[in-house]
Amino acid sequence: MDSSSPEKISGDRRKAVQELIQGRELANQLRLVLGKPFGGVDKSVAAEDLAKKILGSFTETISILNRRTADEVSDGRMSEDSDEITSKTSALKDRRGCYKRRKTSQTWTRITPSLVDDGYAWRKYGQKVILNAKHPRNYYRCTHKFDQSCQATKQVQMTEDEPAMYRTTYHGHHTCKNLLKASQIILDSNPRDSSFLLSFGTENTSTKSHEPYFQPFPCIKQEYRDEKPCLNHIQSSSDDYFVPPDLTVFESCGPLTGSDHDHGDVISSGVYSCTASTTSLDMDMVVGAVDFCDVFEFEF
DNA sequence: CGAATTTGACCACT
DNA sequence: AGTGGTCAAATTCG
Repeated sequence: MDSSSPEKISGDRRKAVQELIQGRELANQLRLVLGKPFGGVDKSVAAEDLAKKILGSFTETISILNRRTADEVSDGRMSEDSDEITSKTSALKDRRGCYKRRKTSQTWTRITPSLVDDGYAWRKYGQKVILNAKHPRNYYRCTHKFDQSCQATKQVQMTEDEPAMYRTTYHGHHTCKNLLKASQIILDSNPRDSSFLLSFGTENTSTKSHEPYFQPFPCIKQEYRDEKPCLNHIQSSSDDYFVPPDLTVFESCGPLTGSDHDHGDVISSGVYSCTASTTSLDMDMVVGAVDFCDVFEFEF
């Protein structure tokens, strides 16, 4: 297969240019932010966020250019005019080169009895019948994938359990700024049973990330967001999280699955259950995930 | 009419 | 070669 076809090179070049333009705009924003005489925490948070995005743009550009170079080397040639006019007719259905290599990004999975809202805007981009599974798997990406280079994705699939549960697997984390603060848990078919499972881990345990990792509560589409209680607002040292007020019992319900148990009392990965209740209990819960981000302390 | 979803095709990965 | 993830044209929705 000719992986460095004109169509691919042209597409890669366009992507690389887009990434660089975006990086330049972000750098300008960063300059403006840093130019402000005051700003305190907001200023440093905004600056860090912009820096992260700029780095992301550069990383993506390098990745695109590296890919192209590797292709050219493997083909034993170095194309001069890579942006030649492409064959419009064949390009219509020819998507060679338009797919990104799958990343071995960190993932975490949540199983819920109903579709719930994690406060982010998702766009469905695919659905797939999975072998030996009764229900198809749905693929979502962040709505701000293109305007804010947010790489977060998730997959949602109904399990074959009885009653049916929804398994949501998150890939990557949000870098966009459009967290809908009215985040809520919504119950669709089974409003009395709102227990859920949350587990998290990495696909590649040999590498560690220090990126924000823990996203307590999930998502559904806007049309589901009506009949919900307001959520408690919990502040961690790095970000804001929303927790449903009804959640009163957290307990470990499975063996820890992470590989970092030997780091003192750090719990880097585990399985917890959370049961909804209408009564309020005095209870503390501490989840440590220091290897990935901050320590979260939920107090009810 | 723009945004979101559906769906078949393409491609990466094993 | 089989399977699952992503793309993008077509279609639907608001």
